[in-house]
Amino acid sequence: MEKDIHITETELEILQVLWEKKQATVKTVHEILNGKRDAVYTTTLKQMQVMNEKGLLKRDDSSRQHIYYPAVQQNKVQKRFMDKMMNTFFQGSASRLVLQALDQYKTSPEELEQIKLIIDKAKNSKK
Amino acid sequence: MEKDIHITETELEILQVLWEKKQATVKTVHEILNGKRDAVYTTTLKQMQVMNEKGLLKRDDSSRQHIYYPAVQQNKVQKRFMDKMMNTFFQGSASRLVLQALDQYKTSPEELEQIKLIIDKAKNSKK
DNA sequence: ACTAAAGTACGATTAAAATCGTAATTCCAA
DNA sequence: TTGGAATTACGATTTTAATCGTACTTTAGT
Repeated sequence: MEKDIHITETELEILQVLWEKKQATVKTVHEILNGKRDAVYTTTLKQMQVMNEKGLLKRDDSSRQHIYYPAVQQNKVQKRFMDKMMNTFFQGSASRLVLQALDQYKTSPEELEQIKLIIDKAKNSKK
Repeated sequence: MEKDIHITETELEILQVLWEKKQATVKTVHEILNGKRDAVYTTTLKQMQVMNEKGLLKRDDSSRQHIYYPAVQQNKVQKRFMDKMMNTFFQGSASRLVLQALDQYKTSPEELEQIKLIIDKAKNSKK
């Protein structure tokens, strides 16, 4: 399954689109990406083909417009990135990460409350 | 930080060492890195030279063994990576990030308490 | 059937990153 | 003072990623 396929920056952007939309044609992905970046259609196409070969995407090519799906779980990839982040910047300390996150992103009082609930839940499950 | 220098994976690893040690020779960095990866000495050397030119590192070459320093702040780089993470995986929601972090990393009750304190502090400063 | 359009396939090229070998330099110890 | 060990300099090569042009394929409309 997903051993240790290296995921590049642009691959991650494409995955991001597919995770959100569950599935999409090259055209759709390209249009969304083109809002931010600026690339030629066949570049996106090629990239998705490569990702398909690499095992990052699946596709249904039974009809004219191929339909692409993510073949890796967002969760798993997320974990990998989190791990790197944790090691590189936070010495594996969750509280440091949280401190940084709260500092860096404005968070509504409601959200802060919600986070406290999450923490309490974590504490209980620890017993 | 100076514009938008792209930082590659291995560059990040080298920075990581220098952030921690404040300064180091190529030899030192190489030895530490070689614990994990596996590369030839001159590769590390070259990499650090390139990083110096790119403005990621500074160095004191007044004596034989050049001494390298980080030229970018860990904080700033951290922020950039956090932003990407946030956008890619958490839709900019701090609580989702926290949820994930607590789920993914075992966190002691003491640390959880500490996080709650951080939150309260954030709440107050918001008023 | 024929053609235009909307796709996909795929190779070639460029760009960026990483690796490595070898030459040049500096310093120290004999 | 000389030779060798420890370094840095640097160019060449290899590897990986990204880009793009062009050819081929399929389909729908006429």
